[in-house]
Amino acid sequence: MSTKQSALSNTPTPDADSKKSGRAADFMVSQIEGRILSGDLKDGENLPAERDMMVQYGMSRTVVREAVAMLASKGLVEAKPRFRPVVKKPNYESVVGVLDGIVSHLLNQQDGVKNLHDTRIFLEIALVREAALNASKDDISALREALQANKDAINDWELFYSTDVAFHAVLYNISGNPIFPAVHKAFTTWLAERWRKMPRKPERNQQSYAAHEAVFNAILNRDPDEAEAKMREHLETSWHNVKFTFESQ
Amino acid sequence: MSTKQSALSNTPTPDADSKKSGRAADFMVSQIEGRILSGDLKDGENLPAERDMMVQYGMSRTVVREAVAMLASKGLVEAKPRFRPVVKKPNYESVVGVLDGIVSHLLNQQDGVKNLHDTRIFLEIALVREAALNASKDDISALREALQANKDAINDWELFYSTDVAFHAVLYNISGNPIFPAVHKAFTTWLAERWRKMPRKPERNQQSYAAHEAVFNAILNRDPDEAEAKMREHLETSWHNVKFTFESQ
DNA sequence: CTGATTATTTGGTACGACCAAATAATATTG
DNA sequence: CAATATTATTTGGTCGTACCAAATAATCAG
Repeated sequence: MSTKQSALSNTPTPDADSKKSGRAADFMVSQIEGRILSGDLKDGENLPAERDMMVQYGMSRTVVREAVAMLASKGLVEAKPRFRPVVKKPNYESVVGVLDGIVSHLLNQQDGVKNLHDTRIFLEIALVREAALNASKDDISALREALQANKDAINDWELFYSTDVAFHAVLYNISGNPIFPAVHKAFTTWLAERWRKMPRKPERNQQSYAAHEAVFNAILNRDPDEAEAKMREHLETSWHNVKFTFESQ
Repeated sequence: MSTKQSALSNTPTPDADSKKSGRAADFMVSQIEGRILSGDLKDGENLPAERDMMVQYGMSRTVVREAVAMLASKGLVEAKPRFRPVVKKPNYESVVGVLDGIVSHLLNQQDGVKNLHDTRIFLEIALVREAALNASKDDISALREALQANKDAINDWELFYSTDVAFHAVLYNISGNPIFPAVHKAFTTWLAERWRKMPRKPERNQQSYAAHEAVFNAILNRDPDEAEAKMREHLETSWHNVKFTFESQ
């Protein structure tokens, strides 16, 4: 199809098929969305160059760029500065990226960090209760391994941090619901910078590890109340440290 | 200031003040962001027309439009088809709007709705436990009123639905953490259409109300285990209905 | 073959123009 | 004069061309 359209009309493809009701960009977005979801465009693949897409879809570069921006804001493609947009099949983790912009504002509001951390405490307490009641043998093993790794890293600040995160991550995995790991990623992403700037006192690691161990033992003993209590104590201590770091700067 | 700049340079405001490092659109976004957060641009107010902003910021319409699109994708402004962009000070509820695009895809994936509903069950169980242990007198009152409203609406399908949602909403409010009501809004927004299309059997309302009453009584008796059990039963029944509606279409 | 020079590609930006729909302003008519 | 029809004006959406800057590819000089 030549589609050598004249410059008379501003509707670029009067020959076009479907009933593109609204804006041209919306139409193009839905087209590409469809091709992503149908698997025609696979994850990791990249979209054509903007100048190619404008002939493909018979639209101006303006529209193409707007469409790509919309897809990016939906998390369906990743538009890096100088490269072709990369297709990202939506998953639960992508949510974190999409939210990043607005959450950064919310965190700077009054009690922003506190609200998020309170939510984390609330969730993790519920998670350990669930774990104490329903953790499988495999879950227990995973927990035990994570705990051991945490113990071994007790003198290495960076490593301890990552094993700490990993230990908590196991709790988020137990349910098998993929939403929870994504939530965990969100918490770590948005709270990490606050944790990082905490003063590095060695006894902190000792204290954290002991708490992890206590939580683990409670789960092992199938004691949800004890697990809850230990986790609450652990996380509230953590919060006090974060808060202290904040206020004293 | 006339700023009748020549067409020689493509940098529109060489006179410009700050160190606009990256893309022009990014700079403009951060400018407006600042004015929103500082209160200079109040919530509900609308931005100038695009053609005004381009002279205000000394940038082309292309950039202005891109900046507005970026702000919209961050949930800081609401850009309706034919009107000026409306400033929206970011709050926890806006998150729902920002996520809407991607979540609709996730819900259509394998187990998408189930995962979301499982999360809801998990959260609400934790909430009723918390309520049973810590609900204040005011919380109990609010719960009682919501329960009564629910009872009164038992023969009106639409009204029952809204009072049902309202009853659960009270649970999300108890903590005082503004994140929870936002989460509740998210659940209702994304699960509502599934609920709506459920067959309208009158005995369903009876059943739901009875469950609400049981949960309320457990909270009143400060019995977290009982509250949890009743809530779990209630929500799993609800899930089975949703699932049934799905599979049989 | 290596290193320097020169296209080519590609996203970012700028203008200027036109459309379509809505609104405001004005003119026309009963 | 009021009601209606007509004509600007405003405003977001789209188009097309042109240029920049950085990166990559291709080519040429030594």
